[in-house]
Amino acid sequence: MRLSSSQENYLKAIYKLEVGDGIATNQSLAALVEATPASVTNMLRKLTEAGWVEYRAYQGATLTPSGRNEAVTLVRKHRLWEVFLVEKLHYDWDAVHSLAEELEHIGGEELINRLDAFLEHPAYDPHGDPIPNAKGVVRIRQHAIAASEAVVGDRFVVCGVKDSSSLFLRHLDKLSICLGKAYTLIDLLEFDQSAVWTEKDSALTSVSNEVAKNVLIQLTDE
Amino acid sequence: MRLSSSQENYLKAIYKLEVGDGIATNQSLAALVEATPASVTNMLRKLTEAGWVEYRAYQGATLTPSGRNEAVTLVRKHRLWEVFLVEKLHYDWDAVHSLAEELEHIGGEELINRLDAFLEHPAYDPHGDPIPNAKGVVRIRQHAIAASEAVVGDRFVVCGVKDSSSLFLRHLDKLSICLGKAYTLIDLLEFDQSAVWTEKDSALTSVSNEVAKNVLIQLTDE
DNA sequence: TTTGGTTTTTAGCTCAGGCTAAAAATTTTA
DNA sequence: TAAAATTTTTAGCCTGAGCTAAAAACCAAA
Repeated sequence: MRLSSSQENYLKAIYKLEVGDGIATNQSLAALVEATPASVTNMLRKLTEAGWVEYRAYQGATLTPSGRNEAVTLVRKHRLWEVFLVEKLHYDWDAVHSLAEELEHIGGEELINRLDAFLEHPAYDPHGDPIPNAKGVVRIRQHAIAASEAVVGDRFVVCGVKDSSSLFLRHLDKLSICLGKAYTLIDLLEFDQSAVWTEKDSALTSVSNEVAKNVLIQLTDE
Repeated sequence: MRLSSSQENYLKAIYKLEVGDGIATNQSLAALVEATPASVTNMLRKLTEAGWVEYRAYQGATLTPSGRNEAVTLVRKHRLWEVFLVEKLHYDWDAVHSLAEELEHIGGEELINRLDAFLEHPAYDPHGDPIPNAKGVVRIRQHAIAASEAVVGDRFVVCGVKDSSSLFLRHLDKLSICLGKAYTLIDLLEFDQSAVWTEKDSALTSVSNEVAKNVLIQLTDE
């Protein structure tokens, strides 16, 4: 039994919530799939009958093993298409989400494995999020912390973002912050928690706390 | 007003019929979009109201200029994705149709123009069919004739197929016939109209009339 | 030109996946 | 712990895109 695009979006949404907060409530799902809570109830009933979701009234939803499998594959498809769009078609990193959202519903395992091979098995997508492998194993990003956790003197490399909205990503572009860049935190201003970063002792970048909280970094040796 | 996948399929079907026989009857459309004639009537009414199709009851359908435009873009998308699947993902030429059928509904002009550039503006798809350019201009394949038209002594290059069903394409694979190969027609057997081709005086290939009728060739200088 | 066959249309139904409004269940707060 | 607030579910409706069966229109041949 093949899933519809809509059903796939529900599975992905439940997966996201499970990975994050823990519990997929009716309302949080409604927000993610952009539908009303009533529609969510409806769909959850169907997905439960079909064996993708575990769900009892008023209790929230969890994925069955096959549901989780499906969701991880979708994440894999989404992120591989994002790599394709950025690396091969030269899209900006803030412009690929919605296209990948469409592309991820196309075809099956074969297509995505061929795409994976064509892209030479990338480990991360353009926002630094890890790409699950063909077996559905998600490699965990090692030692990543929010940039807001760093203390003065820390050296680090930008390795991801928490917020991957177009708005935030374009803001990072304006600050010339991108994945892979190395910085040293040279000052933390008490007044507004904003930080001053320097890129190998050259240009200074002033980073608000709000931004720092949404940038993921890996600390590097002194 | 954005077209649904289903509506796009109708436009493509009408376009195909217009390019071929000339008239898109209710029944021929039904066959192409795999629906009943009743459903076709229904959809044609909607597409007419929306200005994509010209249509009066019992008279068959024709595309308006914007409908034709849309249809040509779809053909362009379809064929470019086929090139991508064969050249980059190494799919066999008989396996790409249905995937391209899904992919052609994704995204808009920008995506397809970027894909076109990435593929270096291919002129033909893997079956030898010409790819319309970004302005919707379809370059006509020059001097292509069916292989069944050739006479003994003719030298030619295979440049396309009339039937691009998986079954026929795999049959060509078995005969090692592929686009770009050069042959000489060395015999035509009166008994069953089958032909004998030779590839630069080496291997002989025996080609039934049924096959020759569906292979397109360009005659080359003696 | 009337009759029979084909094609198209109409009428009314189904299913997926939404929606709103109201009822029921749960949770929070006084 | 009872009342208030919130969340979830139910009930009933809508739209898109299909379907079948029957009616209407068209075509062709006697």
